[in-house]
Amino acid sequence: MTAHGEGVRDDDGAAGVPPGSQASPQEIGVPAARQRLRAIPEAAVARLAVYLRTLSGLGEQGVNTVSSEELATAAGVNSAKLRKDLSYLGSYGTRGVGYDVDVLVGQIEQSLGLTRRHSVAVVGIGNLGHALANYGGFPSRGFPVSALFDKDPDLIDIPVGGIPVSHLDDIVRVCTEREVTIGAIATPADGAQEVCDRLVEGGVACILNFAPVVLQVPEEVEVRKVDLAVEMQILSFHVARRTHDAEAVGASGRVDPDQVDAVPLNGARLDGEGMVVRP
Amino acid sequence: MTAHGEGVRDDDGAAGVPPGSQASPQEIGVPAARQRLRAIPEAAVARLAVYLRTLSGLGEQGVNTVSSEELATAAGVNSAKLRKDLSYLGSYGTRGVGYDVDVLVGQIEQSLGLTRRHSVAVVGIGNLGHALANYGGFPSRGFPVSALFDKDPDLIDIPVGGIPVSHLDDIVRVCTEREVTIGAIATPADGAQEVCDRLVEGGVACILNFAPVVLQVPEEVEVRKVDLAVEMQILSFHVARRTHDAEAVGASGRVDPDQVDAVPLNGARLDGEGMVVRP
DNA sequence: GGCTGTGAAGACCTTCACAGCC
DNA sequence: GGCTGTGAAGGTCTTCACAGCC
Repeated sequence: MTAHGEGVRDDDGAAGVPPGSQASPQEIGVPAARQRLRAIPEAAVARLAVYLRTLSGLGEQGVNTVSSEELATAAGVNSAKLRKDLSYLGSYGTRGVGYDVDVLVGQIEQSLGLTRRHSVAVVGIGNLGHALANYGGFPSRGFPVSALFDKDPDLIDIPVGGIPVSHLDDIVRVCTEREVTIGAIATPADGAQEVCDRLVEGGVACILNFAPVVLQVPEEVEVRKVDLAVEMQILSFHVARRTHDAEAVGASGRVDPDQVDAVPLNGARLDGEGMVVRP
Repeated sequence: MTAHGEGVRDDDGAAGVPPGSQASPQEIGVPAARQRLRAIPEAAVARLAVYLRTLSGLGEQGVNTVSSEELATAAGVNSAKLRKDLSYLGSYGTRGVGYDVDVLVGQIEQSLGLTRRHSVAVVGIGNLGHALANYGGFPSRGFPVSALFDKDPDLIDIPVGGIPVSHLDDIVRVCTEREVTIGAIATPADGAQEVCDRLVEGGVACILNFAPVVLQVPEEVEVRKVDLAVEMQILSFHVARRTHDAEAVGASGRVDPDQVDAVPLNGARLDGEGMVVRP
């Protein structure tokens, strides 16, 4: 989302913190923890997850203390941004010294809500669904995949990554039973909205959508979209920009500037197929 | 993504357009096309790709003309933003009428550099690599996957999606020969940097990185990162925020505000394994 | 001396609201 | 009347730069 963007969100302004709450640091009766939680900017949240991984790596290497400069370099951001991000959590550094790795890991985990387990359901057991079901990073850190769904009868009851696949018709029941909080949609585009509706009906509040569609959801449901075609096209844009730059440098003013206006490659359309392709 | 989405980018300020170039609309000798290309904000580029898909869908349904309101709804943004985004391309709408679907498709394709083919290499042929190699959305729209790599001897020369897998050692040669412009890294974290270095050596200018590492690249290389663990953690944050809100509404001030401070779930670390897991 | 935490400044993005055109 | 294109206003995020603490 990378930044990168990142990603394509649509907060619709609701994310804005009321001016008052930031001006008066701590009203009586309203705990600082909650204030803090709401105050962390979206962009910072994404980076905190990256810092967390970097810190975990450092911790395993036996590093106890890290400066903002070191951590920033390792995480690929600049140090001012890192310090600002960490300041949203509170003041857990020591001036002249740096941050204690374990303390910081604990604080970030708490802020991201990682002190709670989040059962994950994966819908669409194609290649991508397999990749998600087997992804080692999830279960090892509080994201156990606890339900799988597909509509293909041949897949039902076959275990993938240790969990048997259920039918799409059972989404509501199974998600409710297993208290699924996060749903990953890895189906083709045409089934995605219906799958999404069932997940929501089954009590799933957060959805990670790999299908190339814009999902319609009630406003209390959070959707994040991972769209590979979009990522490729963004990269394509940068190739084009670079090419222009190179031309400009190589022979400034000489090269036909409008060569880009050449006829389109072909009339094929991209939208269609979604991610799930079974060999 | 999403204002969230954003994805995690790291332009490091270099993307900032020098104040002068925007003030003076069109210097002599510098064609408008290039000015436009550089001027499109990153955030708008990501959305243009979404509009493109939406428009393609409309085109297939036989729709010839669309208003900003209609297209915005279908793409999940508000109409002012959409019009602003489209205005970066030039003025291709008709007041009182709307936009011609085909014209708009053509203009967006041109701006995103989709009038040129981009050969794609996929490195790491695990579940995710398979998903990428078979992804229908790529070849159908100017992103032919033309090279696959893995280090597992058992996979070498086996065709996946019609293309035989090559060894990591051949990345430089094969990418050069096949003029690969985009590389997708779907390896575990520990091999990713080396793979990246070889891709760059093989002339690849844009990299889509699925491995949970921050890649070091020369500044002329563009990297976009897709990090599933980070996406999950961002969703986790929103679950936590929602839970807090619900408590605040349900029994304002009564519920123990620091229940979040409970001990961390376990000491497991997330970083490690990367995406590629073979059953 | 070294490093954190943070106001203030600046860049960037979104939204508003309306002039201009069909 | 309807809709686009766009200055201007308003937010949000990033960067700067330095006070404050060890």
